[in-house]
Amino acid sequence: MAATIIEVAKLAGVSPATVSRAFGKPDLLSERTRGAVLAAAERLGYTPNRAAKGLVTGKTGNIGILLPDIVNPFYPPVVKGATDRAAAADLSVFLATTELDPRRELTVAREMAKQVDGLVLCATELRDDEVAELAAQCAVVLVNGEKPQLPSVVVDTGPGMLEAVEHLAELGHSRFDYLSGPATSWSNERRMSFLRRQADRLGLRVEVRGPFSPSYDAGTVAADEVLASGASAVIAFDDQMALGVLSRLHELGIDVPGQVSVIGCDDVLPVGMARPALTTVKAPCARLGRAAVEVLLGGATEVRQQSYQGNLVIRDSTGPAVRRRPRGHAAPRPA
Amino acid sequence: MAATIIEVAKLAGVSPATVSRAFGKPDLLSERTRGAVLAAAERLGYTPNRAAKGLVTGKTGNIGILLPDIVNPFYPPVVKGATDRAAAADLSVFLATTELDPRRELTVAREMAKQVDGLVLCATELRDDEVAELAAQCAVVLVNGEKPQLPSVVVDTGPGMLEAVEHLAELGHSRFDYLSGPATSWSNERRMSFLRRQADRLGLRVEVRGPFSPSYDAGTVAADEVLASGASAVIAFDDQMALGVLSRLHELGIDVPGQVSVIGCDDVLPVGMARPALTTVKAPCARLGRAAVEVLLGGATEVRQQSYQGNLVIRDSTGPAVRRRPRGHAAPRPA
DNA sequence: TTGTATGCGTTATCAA
DNA sequence: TTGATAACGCATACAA
Repeated sequence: MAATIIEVAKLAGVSPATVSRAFGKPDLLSERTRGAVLAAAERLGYTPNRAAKGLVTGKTGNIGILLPDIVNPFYPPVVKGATDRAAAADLSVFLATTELDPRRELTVAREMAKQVDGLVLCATELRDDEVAELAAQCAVVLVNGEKPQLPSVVVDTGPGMLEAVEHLAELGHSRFDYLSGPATSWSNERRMSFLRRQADRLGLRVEVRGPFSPSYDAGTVAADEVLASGASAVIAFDDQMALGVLSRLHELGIDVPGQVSVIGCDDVLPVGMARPALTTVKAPCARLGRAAVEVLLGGATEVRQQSYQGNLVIRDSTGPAVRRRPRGHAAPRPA
Repeated sequence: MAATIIEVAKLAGVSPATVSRAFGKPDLLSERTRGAVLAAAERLGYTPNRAAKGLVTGKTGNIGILLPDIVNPFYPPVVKGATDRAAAADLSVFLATTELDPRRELTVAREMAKQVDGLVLCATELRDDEVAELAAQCAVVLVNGEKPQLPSVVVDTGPGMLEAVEHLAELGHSRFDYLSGPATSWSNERRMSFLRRQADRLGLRVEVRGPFSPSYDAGTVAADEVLASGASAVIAFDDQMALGVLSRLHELGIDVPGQVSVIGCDDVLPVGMARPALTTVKAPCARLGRAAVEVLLGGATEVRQQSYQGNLVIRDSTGPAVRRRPRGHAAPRPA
């Protein structure tokens, strides 16, 4: 159906090799022949077949992006950043999701690795050796992850988390809960350790609850735990969870931020529309995707890790601390 | 780097053709040789090269999905539906976005068409002849679109819109505004004509404003127009716009639904968290994606159009009508 | 049931 | 500056 290099060659009165050069190495051709070839190609609607080209060159012109769940609002901006950058470099992009199943992730990743020049692994749950196996087949870059010998692009939650804890301290909170994301999550791990360090430094007490799945529903469940714990503030792994918390607290008639302060993470949903508008730590998602592809383009050998800083966006879900007592306890708790 | 059919053949002591058959047509082989081949392949970490296979079979094992903007929350569920179904059929999926640029859409679509067996075109702005050109190269299915001779999968906004208008009528509204989406949008066109018909039938008056881009920001602008028009209710093209409207009205101190009722479309964001919770017409996005891929798998020749029905989800942003006067007018308007 | 030979569309090597 | 030819990794028609 589609025209091949041969038909174009025939029409232009040149050899197939010349047609190939007209597209691949135009400077090697005289202006005249190049013009003739391009005209013939145009008439036939010819464009090079990438698969065939890839077979001989060893480069596919494709990259792959593998992520846990495209419905998680964190990822669409990442994908956008990646596809935009890829398109600019004339790369096609494969997208696949792991559906949070590590076994499936390996299968899919292996399959992809054979068809692409580079692979973007987001929040991977693969083991070091599994990722190494993939890296032997094609360039690999990690997004929000870290593996020996491999380049990665991450959001640096440090500064944002610091701001968040300082914000709570200024509001007079002496302790808060952290709602943990998936246990296997590198981001969660980092966030947690940062939070602990900063809380220590500022003399606050943190308690970690969870792990929870990063979802609205998990947030509604977590809210009850927070209430029972008696914490006057809570930081959630992501905005979806934070929204769930808000929803449950509202349902229970708990005033936010009057009785409990809530902080989310990512600022990727229109959380300003929440009731109340959600204070959150913004993540530069689109940059992540763009940078990841750039690492792939650059051969992935220079910088080991690139990080992009998030920052606290203060809205209406955080306010001055009040002394509360845990739910279900009759006696007030000593401070 | 990666093992080929030849090396496996050597190791297994068979011909390359036999190795090929072990993967493609296992029943043609004796159990013994098949086992030997598979074992050898396993040892070498061999899996068939899809590009090479595609070159000879004419089937790539890939499908492509082309959509305006992955950050528009309508699309991630569609993509999820599509990738899930594709994965089940052992297809890889290319993703590309048009960034709402019709010229770019054609380029990208052409590029994709060469590398895939089937193409899912979402809300395409391509002309009939351009899509026909693509359809000559590979199977094509439209999502939320309609072209001569081509299969399509759409959300049937009819019933939902009917419910919405009935809902407004019951609440005593005698007129409402519709905030139009992009002028080129097939969905918008359908929605608008349905709304007009139902409004006529129920004796309400509609006024169409816009077109607007399907975004939060556009909604904030549109809100002022609605206010100036004096309508007591407004239906927005999508939830993002509706949230923008809500935000602007809140900023202006206009009570929703006390003074103005607001209805969105899609129910894809956690709009229940909006202030107030948004009444909206739910769209079955994930089904759309799944069905689209299924059409591609089925050869795309049976049913011309498949539609999935949305329905109204009533929350808190709609309420009884009050008589208002347009902003900036001194005199009350006659009913 | 298995092996041999050919071709898919392209680029790269070498010669002209 | 251009052409002929050999791969690239695989599936298939045909032969055995």
